[in-house]
Amino acid sequence: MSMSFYTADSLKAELHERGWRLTPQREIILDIFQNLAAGKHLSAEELCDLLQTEGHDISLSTIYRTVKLMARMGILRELELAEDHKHYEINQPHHHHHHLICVRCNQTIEFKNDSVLKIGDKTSKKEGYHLLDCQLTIHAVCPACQRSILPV
Amino acid sequence: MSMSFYTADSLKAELHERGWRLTPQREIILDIFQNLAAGKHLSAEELCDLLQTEGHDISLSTIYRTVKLMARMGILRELELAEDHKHYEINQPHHHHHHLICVRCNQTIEFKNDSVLKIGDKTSKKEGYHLLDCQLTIHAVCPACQRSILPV
DNA sequence: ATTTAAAAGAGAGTTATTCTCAATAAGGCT
DNA sequence: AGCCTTATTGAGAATAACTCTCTTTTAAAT
Ligand SMILES: [Mn+2]
Ligand SMILES: [Mn+2]
Ligand SMILES: [Zn+2]
Ligand SMILES: [Zn+2]
Repeated sequence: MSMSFYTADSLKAELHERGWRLTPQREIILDIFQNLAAGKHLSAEELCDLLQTEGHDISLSTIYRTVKLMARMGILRELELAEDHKHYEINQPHHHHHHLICVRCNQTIEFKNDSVLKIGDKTSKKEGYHLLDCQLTIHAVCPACQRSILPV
Repeated sequence: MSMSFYTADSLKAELHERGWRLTPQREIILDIFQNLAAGKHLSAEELCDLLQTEGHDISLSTIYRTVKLMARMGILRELELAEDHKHYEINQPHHHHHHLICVRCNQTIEFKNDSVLKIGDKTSKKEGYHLLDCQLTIHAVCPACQRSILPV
């Protein structure tokens, strides 16, 4: 979890470090995530739609490639909030938080807890791993779903 | 995270509570997970193979249905250890642990931490959620993969 | 300006997982 | 012990998220 806020220049620097390039597409996608309201999470499809409403036609292929790249760089967090597709959000230490998810309706609540990141730091350091992200995921059944008697 | 160890009878009881049935397939699959070596995680395909070597022909459909059912009941934990398929392990409070995963080679290290479950309990209780599972997942790059210069 | 290779776009391909539906069997009841 | 209801299984088809392939474009080093 290296940087906290990326400018076009700092993203460019990190990409160049690895022999990669800064493209308009990457810059635009990063910008979307940095300006996303707190608590919002985007799937690849949702990101594609949002880009289109803002007048940016970026192909789904590029979107999938970019979010994966940024997750592997530690810039985005990859979240398993739903059954069949991933969600992404920006990864910024000072907004570091966790997710409480209802396994039936997927309603998600974010919460903060300072000790979790400490545990992640300590554990990865101890094993010699380079930390990218550290997330506590709570799977549970929300009050509304507890009341309903639907299957599982 | 209700029970710690299931017998055929206690599984039957929990199923019947919801109008469901105890089948030989469910009993056998639960048995596999309860006797799995610590640190082992099974995908649906791996579980299918393992069942076959033990002389049990259970269809893939049933396997997928059963692990999902048991995860939603809180009996199994659903883990995202690899990119393209899920893994499962038994969910027992006294063996409660977490995972440090290399995002490049998927090597996984298990570790324990008592405070994490407390955070999960407190948070879900506060929101009125019924806790099923609570897992801290650390995404990182292992020492070996840090040395290699391969793409992402 | 030229060159080189990384990246984008379009669409085909892959595959884990789910769905459908006919056949089976769990468990309640008598 | 047999009957009945309906949850569950098994087989294979269907789905859809995601990846791959290949051509074209373009970032950026020289
Ligand atoms: Mn979030
Ligand atoms: Mn484990
Ligand atoms: Zn719910
Ligand atoms: Zn590795």
